[in-house]
Amino acid sequence: MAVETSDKPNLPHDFDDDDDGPVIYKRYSSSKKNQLHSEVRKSSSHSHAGQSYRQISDAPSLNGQTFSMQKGSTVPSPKPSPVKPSVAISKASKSLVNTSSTKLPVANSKAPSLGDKQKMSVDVKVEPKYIERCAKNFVEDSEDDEDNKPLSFRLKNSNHDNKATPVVVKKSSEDSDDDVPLAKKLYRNPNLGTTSSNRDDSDQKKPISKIQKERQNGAGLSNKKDRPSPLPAKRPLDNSDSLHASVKKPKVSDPVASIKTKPVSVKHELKVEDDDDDIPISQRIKKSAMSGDKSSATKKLLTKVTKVNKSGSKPFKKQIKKTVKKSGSGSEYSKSTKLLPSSGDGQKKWTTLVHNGVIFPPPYQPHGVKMLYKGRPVDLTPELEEVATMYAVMRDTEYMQKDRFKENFWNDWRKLLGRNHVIQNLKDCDFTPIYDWYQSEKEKKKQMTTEEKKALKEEKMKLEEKYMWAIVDGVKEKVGNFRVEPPGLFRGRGEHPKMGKLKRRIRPGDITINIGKDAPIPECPIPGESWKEIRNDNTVTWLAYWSDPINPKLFKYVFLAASSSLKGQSDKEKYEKARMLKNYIGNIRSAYTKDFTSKDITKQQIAVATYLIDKLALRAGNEKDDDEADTVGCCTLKVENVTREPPNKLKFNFLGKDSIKYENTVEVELPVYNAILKFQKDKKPGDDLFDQLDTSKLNAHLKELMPGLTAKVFRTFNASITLDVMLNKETKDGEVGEKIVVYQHANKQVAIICNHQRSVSKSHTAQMSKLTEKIDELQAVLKELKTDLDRARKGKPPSKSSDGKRKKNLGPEMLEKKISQTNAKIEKMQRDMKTKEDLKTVALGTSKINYLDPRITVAWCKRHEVPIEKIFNKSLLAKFCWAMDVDPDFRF
DNA sequence: AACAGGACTTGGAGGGACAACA
DNA sequence: TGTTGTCCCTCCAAGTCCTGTT
Repeated sequence: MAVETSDKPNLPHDFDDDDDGPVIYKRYSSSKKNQLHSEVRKSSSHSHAGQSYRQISDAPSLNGQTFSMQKGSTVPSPKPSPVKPSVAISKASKSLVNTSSTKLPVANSKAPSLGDKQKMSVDVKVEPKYIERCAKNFVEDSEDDEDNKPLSFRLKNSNHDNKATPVVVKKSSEDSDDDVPLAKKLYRNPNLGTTSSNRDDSDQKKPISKIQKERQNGAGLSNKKDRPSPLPAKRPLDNSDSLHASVKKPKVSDPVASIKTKPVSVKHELKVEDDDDDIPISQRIKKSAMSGDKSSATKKLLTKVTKVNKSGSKPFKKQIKKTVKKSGSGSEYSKSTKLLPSSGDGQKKWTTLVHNGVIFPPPYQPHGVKMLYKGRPVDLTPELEEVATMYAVMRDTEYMQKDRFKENFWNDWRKLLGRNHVIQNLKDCDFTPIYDWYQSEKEKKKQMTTEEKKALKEEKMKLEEKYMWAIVDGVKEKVGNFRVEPPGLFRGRGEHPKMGKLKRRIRPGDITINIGKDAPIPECPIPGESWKEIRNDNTVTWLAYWSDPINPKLFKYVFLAASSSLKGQSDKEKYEKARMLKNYIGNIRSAYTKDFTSKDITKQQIAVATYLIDKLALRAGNEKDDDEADTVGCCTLKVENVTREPPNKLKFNFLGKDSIKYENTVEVELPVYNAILKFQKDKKPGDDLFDQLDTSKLNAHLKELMPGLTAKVFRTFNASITLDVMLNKETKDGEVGEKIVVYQHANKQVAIICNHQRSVSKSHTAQMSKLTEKIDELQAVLKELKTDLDRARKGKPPSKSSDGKRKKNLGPEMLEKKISQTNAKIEKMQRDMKTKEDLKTVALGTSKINYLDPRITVAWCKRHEVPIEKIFNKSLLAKFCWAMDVDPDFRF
């Protein structure tokens, strides 16, 4: 489907020519159908059509604010420009995809430049020359070793204490299981980075076409699949026979070379970065086909990095020696061949930008319900009542158990009350009347009829419609968060020192608007007030921002929605960077392994930190201020967070992002163990484990190993490669349902690696006991059936049922059948229970949204005829529209 | 080099809508 | 038809990392 054309690309206010349906879906909707197994889809997707867009409304809405979301429409845009296509599609892929690729709905993932909006929506044709170019750029790779698997994943094969015990976190949880960290569910092996590269040159010298053909026949995949993955003791540091050994390896600092060729060695220690032994065969083949992909994202990446290096990153050794002290912490329809600006670098992100600003929560509506002070009703001004109500409605939350919360609230509220107010302390305040009022409002809302709810929803929608969309370079895009945050009490996570503080109301005077020069300035929705500032900065993607009232150093931004091409583009770049790491990981691992014993303490710390980030998918760990919750990441680990368990185990125990507990005991290589011992020596429990290190030093080092590499790339890499490997290893022929189970299993492993946790649902225990009860009932039935079977075999009538009634006289065969049915039922329920228990603390969504390259999923769906809707919901489909036309052979 | 500021991604909780079940 | 459980979406907090200034 091509982008629709428009007569009015830049509508100041009313770009809601509603009838077309939501923009994002429109982009690829028509083709989506063909694209992914339309036959299967029929059965698959449950009523998207009938599914109304949800509306969320705040119960009695303290501030009167309600939310809604709805469909909108595409801004018809001018003619689509022909996309310079760029696909090297194998025959196999063509047969699978191309049925639809004449009308590719989304960006061709192999387009030479990323993410042009047009590309996301325009017909794509394959340009043969481009294929050639791709083939040239990327020499076929050889070999697959295990380097490209996440460390943690590799460990699987080993004899680990693989207690798949669920975890728990924050919330005090009832059962002991809960105390087992997510991370523990994965077995980890100390043999990290010790995979040998058993080169398999078989593919190296074959022409791409041949390889592709073989792949069609499953050669590439099965080859890999069938081969066991040994975990030999050491991974060679060098593979001088690499295919690329003869290829000139430009330095990163050579921009031209960097761009023109595959990214290669940056440092001599990494001699053959571009050796491919860490890439599975299939992957390597893919590489050539995927070069379009890479050529765009990677180029940008390289350009970016080159700049960095040029501008002065000295060799890391020099850099770190000195530092000992820890630091504190286009035109509408630009012709589509043009390379889109990438994120960062102060580059242009858009050419024209039109939007309507933001919507404010409605002013506070006083309810007049009086709270009590020392048992007596108190008159409050609307302003004071508003704040009192914020507090009253939090009665049922855990915050009410926290003194810090109450104290902070009181301090802020007292300022508003003034010295001479009758209310002199919080202890004597009784907010019950307000709480009760709130509950009854909530109840009223619940009791509303469907019609009433619908009407309310529509009303809200009307109000919000115009804020929901922006026009970016002539394309209508959804705005992510156009609602200004309402006032409230700050709900920091963990032991946040500022919890309970009053988050004041944001006014137009707080808000800076960013908009295209020629676009009309959004009308300020509050009469008599005006915006703080209007900017026309096209190097950023935000539409508006204001200072966070809780921490004025921070900003709150209004961005485009995840489905926008701007976001899609950077998403794609992120995954391309992670894929690039695959080519470097072998050498990176060799390099840090070497440094485990370095005499240079900084070097040694960097090596161990990188190892932990790689192996355990830890976050980088920036320094934090005192007015933030006390959480840590890798660089900020304290001595007390790591306990040594001889001979070579480390026990990690700390609070990570969002104060989520990370608890994991893991075997490490002996040199790492010894290094940790050294880092802990003569330090107090609260001292920094890595005292020579911070994230900027670590990232500076990583950048020397691979262009653009930072700590977080390891998380993306490890997550995506895990999914890719597991899917390809475990998917068997069979029912769609079974394949989905495989996917979920892989997804779960990723969630465990990333320590994505959720609190156990309130009803979990009840649900479990219900299931247990049912199983018990079935067991009783089974027992009875067995008795009856015995009797029937002896020619006796069945026993009487528990209520004394006489049962039907069934023959042994019938009874046997019943027994096996009951057994099956019991087994299924037990399985369900296990899954439920297993996943009660694991959140699968986060990794799907942020860490798993959607192309892995889409390609897998295509290969295995699984409807993509079974894996991605509507939002994810929209967010990942750029990945939808991926080649079925795509491997991460 | 250190620091501050700025921009963007990642993350879990909460609660509504809807499907499944009794 | 009412209840329960799951899924989905929004909200906004909390990270990461880059850039500019001193």
